[in-house]
Amino acid sequence: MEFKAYDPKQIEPKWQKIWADTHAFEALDDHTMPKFFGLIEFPYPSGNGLHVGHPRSNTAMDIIARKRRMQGYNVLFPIGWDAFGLPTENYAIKNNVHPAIVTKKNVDHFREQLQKIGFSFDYSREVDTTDPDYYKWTQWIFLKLFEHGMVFRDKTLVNYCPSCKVVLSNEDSQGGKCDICHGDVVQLPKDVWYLRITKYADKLLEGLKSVEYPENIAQQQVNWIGKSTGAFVNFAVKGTDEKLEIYTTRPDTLFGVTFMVMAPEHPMIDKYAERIGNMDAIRAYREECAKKTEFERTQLVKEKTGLRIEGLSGINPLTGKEVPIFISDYVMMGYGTGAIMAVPAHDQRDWEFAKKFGIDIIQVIKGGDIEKEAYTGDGEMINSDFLNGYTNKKDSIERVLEEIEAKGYGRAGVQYKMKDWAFNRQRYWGEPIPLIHCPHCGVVAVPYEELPLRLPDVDDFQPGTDGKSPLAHIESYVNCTCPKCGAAAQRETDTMPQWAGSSWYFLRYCDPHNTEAFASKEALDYWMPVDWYNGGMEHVTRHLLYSRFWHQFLYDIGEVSCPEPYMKRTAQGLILGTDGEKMSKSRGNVVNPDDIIDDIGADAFRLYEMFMGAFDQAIPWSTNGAKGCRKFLDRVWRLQEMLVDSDSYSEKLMATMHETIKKVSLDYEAMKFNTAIAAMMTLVNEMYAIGSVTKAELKTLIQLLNPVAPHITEEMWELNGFGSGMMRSEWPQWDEAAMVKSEIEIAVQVCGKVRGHITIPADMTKEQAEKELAAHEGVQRYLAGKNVVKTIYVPGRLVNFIAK
RNA sequence: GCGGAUAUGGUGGAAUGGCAGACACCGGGGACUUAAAAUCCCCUGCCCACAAGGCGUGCGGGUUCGAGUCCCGCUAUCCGCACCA
Repeated sequence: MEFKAYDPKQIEPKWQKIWADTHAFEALDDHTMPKFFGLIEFPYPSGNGLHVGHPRSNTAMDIIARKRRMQGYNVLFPIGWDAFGLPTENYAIKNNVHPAIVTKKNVDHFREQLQKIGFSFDYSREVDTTDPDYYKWTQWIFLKLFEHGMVFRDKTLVNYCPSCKVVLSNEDSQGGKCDICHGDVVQLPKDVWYLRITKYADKLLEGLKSVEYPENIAQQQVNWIGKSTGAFVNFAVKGTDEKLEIYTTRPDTLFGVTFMVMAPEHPMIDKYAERIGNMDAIRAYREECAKKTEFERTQLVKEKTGLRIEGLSGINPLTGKEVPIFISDYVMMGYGTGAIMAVPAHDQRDWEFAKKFGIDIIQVIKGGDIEKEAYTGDGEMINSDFLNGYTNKKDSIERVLEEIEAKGYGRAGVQYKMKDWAFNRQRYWGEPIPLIHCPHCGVVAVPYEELPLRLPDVDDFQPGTDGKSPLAHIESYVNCTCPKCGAAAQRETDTMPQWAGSSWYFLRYCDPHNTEAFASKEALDYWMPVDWYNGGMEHVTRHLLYSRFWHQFLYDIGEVSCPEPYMKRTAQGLILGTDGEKMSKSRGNVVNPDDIIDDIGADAFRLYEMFMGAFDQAIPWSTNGAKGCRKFLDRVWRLQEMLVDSDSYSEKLMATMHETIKKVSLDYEAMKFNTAIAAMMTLVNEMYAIGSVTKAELKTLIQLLNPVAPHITEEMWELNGFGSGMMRSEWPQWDEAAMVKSEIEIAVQVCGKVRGHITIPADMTKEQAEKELAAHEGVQRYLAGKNVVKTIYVPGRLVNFIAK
């Protein structure tokens, strides 16, 4: 039989069409089957299209999904579009096209690119966050949050990006840089809608114990939530009825307090402005602080600044001693109570401040040299009244809390670094926030039956210079009647942040066309939770926390029946440019998958994406490496020229076949795709060495390879008449017994150094090995004139003679 | 500063405490060819003319019959957080 050369350009479109025409990858309605819900982060359809980094995650999950189908699972492997967002809106403004049109164009381009790679997505369940039928339910969930007191409005300093003209969450403005345009962020006072994610801080921490996340991902979430345990303590303010509340994690050092510090924004300063002697200087200092960028405040200025607040001093509740109060920007208004008790002997920041301002330093824990730096270690308590003599931090904290609580000076408490989620943006291209401001009733929810609250059509998407959303300028949108009292009212004109639509999309996949609910209870009960979610490390602290928060909330109000949305989370490493740098348009190192596929085919592209290195590590792209993978597929194809008509594995390959099945099966599960592929390459090399391959061997090989290279294997399956429906053919089984070899080669070591190799019966015992191998002439040479004092025999691996 | 990761040939990378460098890329040689491409075969960590041997997994110690792997102490790079009281 003559075989044509391997031609992916012919094979790949052929199978992609067959899969689409036969709806091959649509999830089945049969809810009695075991299910598998595999999820990848739905893409933001940017105008740039895909680069070779994007498909890495998809390919990995596609391999798992395809393997699961062959293992008899009902697989849900969906795709959708996270399509709201600034880049689209900015493009729309610049080119004067409606963002919906831009979005549609980009989505079509993305879909086409993905289809060319041959992912087994269920395209019948596509979701699009900008579709009113979708964002109807985003708004619905928001209203549920509102109804349950999880939404509140506050006037605070917010992170504002002057370039994007938009308020950013803390998460979106890390390091004082805008996450979208990377410009400097400034702090502005503004009315902001918040979601009370902090109420779920403990649940978010607790939930991590019931899911399978890798250590580094779980740890990042733990750090982000930033729970600390400590105490709130009230210091009386001398000459007033006021208590100044502070938060500390070290109440055991209360006897070492020599001063207190308030954040520049602390409200008590204004309240007592009249009794503060140096209010002018304080005002000047506050202005100075406000002018500093976040960058200066956190990165550069480690030198402590501040000044004494004259006329205000605190009273240490335990000692009754008076301590001065300072203002300084090393204390943040946004954490704890915005004021601290300073213990310079045992906190380095307080120590630096005390040195600079000549404040007393009282040591209360023995150890270190507090002349040189603060001592933060453990030790015996001194100068601390009833705490003296305690040597264990835990015990002394317990003891002092007892005292504080008994006397009403304060209480034990916890703090989180995580802040509530700033939830509004002054932009057009987002979900309208379904709230109405009524002069009589206050903030009123848009009635559920009026959802979706559609984005009005406008011509001008430009945000106003007044910091308001473009929607604020559309009177027909803004003006409405209050659903409660019927009075003339105004709509909220801000929209939701991009994270909203992605916080629940996996739920919609379960039942994407439902018009009565975001998904039916039955569909949710069957499909949820997501069994395996793969995505990028960059979404670990934001998207992953936000979506867990929404899901936990929906669980608490009885809308979903599992407390955690994702059972297992994994993350891929970045694919870097050939220069080892992150791929970006500006660096000019972007590799386009279309070009690669055109050159070597989608299967070789997929194969290389998975073969290039450890899945969770960042790796530079190498087009030569990719070509090597094409070479491997050519070799697999040409195996057809050495085919022997036999329904069993040949004796020579028996053990290798079973070993390969085992290795590939287990490595896929562990996302060790590179070694799985290496094992298949080894197998193919052996087939070439033997010079022939049986039908059974070929069948197994292409089944193992199918999840990675689906087109070529489907074609070979058909050519060789292996039957219909390769994608649901039974995944190969391995047999441990078949791997056992009668003879094996082991290493012979003398004093731990390898001195040769010997082939022995595989079942040789230690006693036999000691006797027979020591007598072997190759071994004798190294043992000459020495006594063997000990023999270590590791069956199947080595024998080690310890000789003197 | 805190948290996490990484460090192995010219390159990407393999290796339940048990033969370091699997599998590839690059490079070299050979076969086939009028020639080239493709393909097939061989070589390819370093030192050494060869053999024998020695040296080799960022650095310094340790545990062990045996360490890339475990322990202690460093260094470098990357990622995340960061004056979090």
